[in-house]
Amino acid sequence: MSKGVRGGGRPTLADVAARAGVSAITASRALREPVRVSPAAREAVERAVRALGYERNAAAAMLASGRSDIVGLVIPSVTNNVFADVLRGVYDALEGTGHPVQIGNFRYAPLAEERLLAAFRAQRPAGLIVAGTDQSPGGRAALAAMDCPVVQIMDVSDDPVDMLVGLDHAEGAALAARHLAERGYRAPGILAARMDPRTRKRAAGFEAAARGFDPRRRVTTHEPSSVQLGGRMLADLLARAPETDAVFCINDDLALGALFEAARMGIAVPGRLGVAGFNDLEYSAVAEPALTSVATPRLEMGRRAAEMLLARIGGGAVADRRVRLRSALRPRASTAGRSL
Amino acid sequence: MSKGVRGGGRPTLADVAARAGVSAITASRALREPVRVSPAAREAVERAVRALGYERNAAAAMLASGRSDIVGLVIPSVTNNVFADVLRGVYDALEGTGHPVQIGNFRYAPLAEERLLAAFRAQRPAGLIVAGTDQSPGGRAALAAMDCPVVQIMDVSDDPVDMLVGLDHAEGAALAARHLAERGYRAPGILAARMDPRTRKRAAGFEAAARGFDPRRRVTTHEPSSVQLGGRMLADLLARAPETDAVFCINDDLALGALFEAARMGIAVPGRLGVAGFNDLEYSAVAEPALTSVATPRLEMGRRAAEMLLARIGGGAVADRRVRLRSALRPRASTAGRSL
DNA sequence: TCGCTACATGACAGCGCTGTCATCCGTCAA
DNA sequence: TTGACGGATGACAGCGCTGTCATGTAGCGA
Repeated sequence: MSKGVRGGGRPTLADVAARAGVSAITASRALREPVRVSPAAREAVERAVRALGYERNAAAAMLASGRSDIVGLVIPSVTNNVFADVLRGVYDALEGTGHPVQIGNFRYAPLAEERLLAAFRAQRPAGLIVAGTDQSPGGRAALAAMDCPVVQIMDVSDDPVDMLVGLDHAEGAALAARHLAERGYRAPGILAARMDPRTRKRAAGFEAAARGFDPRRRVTTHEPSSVQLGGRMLADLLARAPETDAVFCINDDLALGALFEAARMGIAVPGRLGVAGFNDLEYSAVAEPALTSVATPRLEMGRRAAEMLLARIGGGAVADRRVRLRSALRPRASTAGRSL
Repeated sequence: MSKGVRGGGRPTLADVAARAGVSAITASRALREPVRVSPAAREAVERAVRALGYERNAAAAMLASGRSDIVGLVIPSVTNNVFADVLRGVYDALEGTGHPVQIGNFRYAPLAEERLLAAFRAQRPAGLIVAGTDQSPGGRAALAAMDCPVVQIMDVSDDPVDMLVGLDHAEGAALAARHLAERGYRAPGILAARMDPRTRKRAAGFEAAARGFDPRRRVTTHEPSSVQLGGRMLADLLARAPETDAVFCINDDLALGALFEAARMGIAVPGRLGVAGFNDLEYSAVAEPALTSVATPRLEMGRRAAEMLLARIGGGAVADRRVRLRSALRPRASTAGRSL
């Protein structure tokens, strides 16, 4: 068998142990559970590790213990700003804990999600964070059978598989709906793209809470959201329902596109048209006019989820297995009110 | 030892082999190198795999063979749009190949990068994609000692560690500089944030190629780029050098911020101020005014890098180990020319 | 002084797979 | 008919680590 190594092979734990004058087990313990080893042994092992440049063989550890350190993250998109922030939160919490993060990207395809979960299962991850609470039955079964703590994120649910750090999208969208009404907009419309479950909930939440909503002022598509798409959809909406005096976009990219399109068409925002978005991305506060949006705690969601995993991996109990984070309206110039 | 498994343990390759009526080795070969096994045996193994729901134990395979299937991706940021696109390209190419992607995020910290590389080394990855050609000496040594194909991306270099798919940032920025001059802008300035090596090259490339550049019109910061920052920096620039009639921003986020700020200040773009960005993000083409930018083939860079890895992992040779991708100017309304 | 507990340490085996080498069988040329 | 050959298959051992259980040692009260 090849050693798979240039230059004589990497040092093994046995080498470390020999050099430290202890047994392999003690060396192993010194690295994993230092408190269970005498200070002298611990120090000798640490010295040997440094001297030899020892690196633990994750595969061997995984095989022997039946678990890996990997934290899996299953998300529908890696290019979406929203998940980028979640991801950062996860990395923040996992930094320095020795848990590598492995990202599975299923591109909004339920089958791909099931395949991914199977792949993760084979890795015996230490924990799993999955976006959404709307897994297919197969996906849900795979999650339930997973031999590790699991946190579902992004959405709320009545029966999470294990733990949950979510957000009520309908409630957040309702905030925007009420805000538009308060500011005197009487004929609100909605732009919704990429109809995933969370998008749908936002749309439904908005429509239910909006005063004077008319389904004629609803423009939807399954295309993924983009700034460009926001512009096209606004043009559509205004062509179909010229009386529209405000528009809620199910995310800020669409809203930014709507803002640009309004400028192109010479439509005054907020005087003739109010525009509100969702997520409160970085640019929203500094757009011109500044974009009203519903802020979502994405970073915190990722961080909390990772922290809950860590607690459970460490053997602890998690007091609150279902965390519902709150979204908050950020009223800005783009919905300052009609000027007619 | 615990089996680490609920409900009776996962089936092993031995179980599959027994059910298929062959030896474990034959089963292993049937799954990894089907051509070297008789059709009958192959089919029997495949049937047994399906019947038992067998999943290969990656850890055991890794331990026995000394390699894993993991493709590592080492990038400085997971929230940056630019890397998001690269990432998507990588996933595109790796889809269905059975190579999981593991992302290491070093937050622009050289020490963290070295730690990451050490961690990857311990995983015996099948291949590695790393952003940048400017690793610290330690990082570079770690890469050279890596027992797998390595592709450096994002930047060009005279001596890549192994393979390279890069982009000449100075050249791209020079495109913008010449374009501004052609459009009649005579007093160009520059906004540069997050001074990483690629940012620096863009800035230097722009300044070298710009006609009439004056260092007084250079605003830099180490803060990470953001739309908000772009606005602040433009305000700075104009306060310090009111004669500035065009500004090159080292990325589109800064440029978008500059666009918003100009609108806020009542400065006409492009008549009084030309604005150009870099990367040509999705929103740039549909901003109002549409933003001139230098398009960079981020998706392709990720895809090509992953494809080169796959070729080498498959034992093939890679004809062109150094790929230099081209950037292209996208002239748009934001630099249509002065109106004075 | 003895025996008990608590802690530190070690021997052993085995996790599930794959590399090496040996064996087997059928086919073909001599 | 024989021997050589190549493709298919299998036995074996071991990758490096950790769980289990056994052993050794110090410290303490009785």
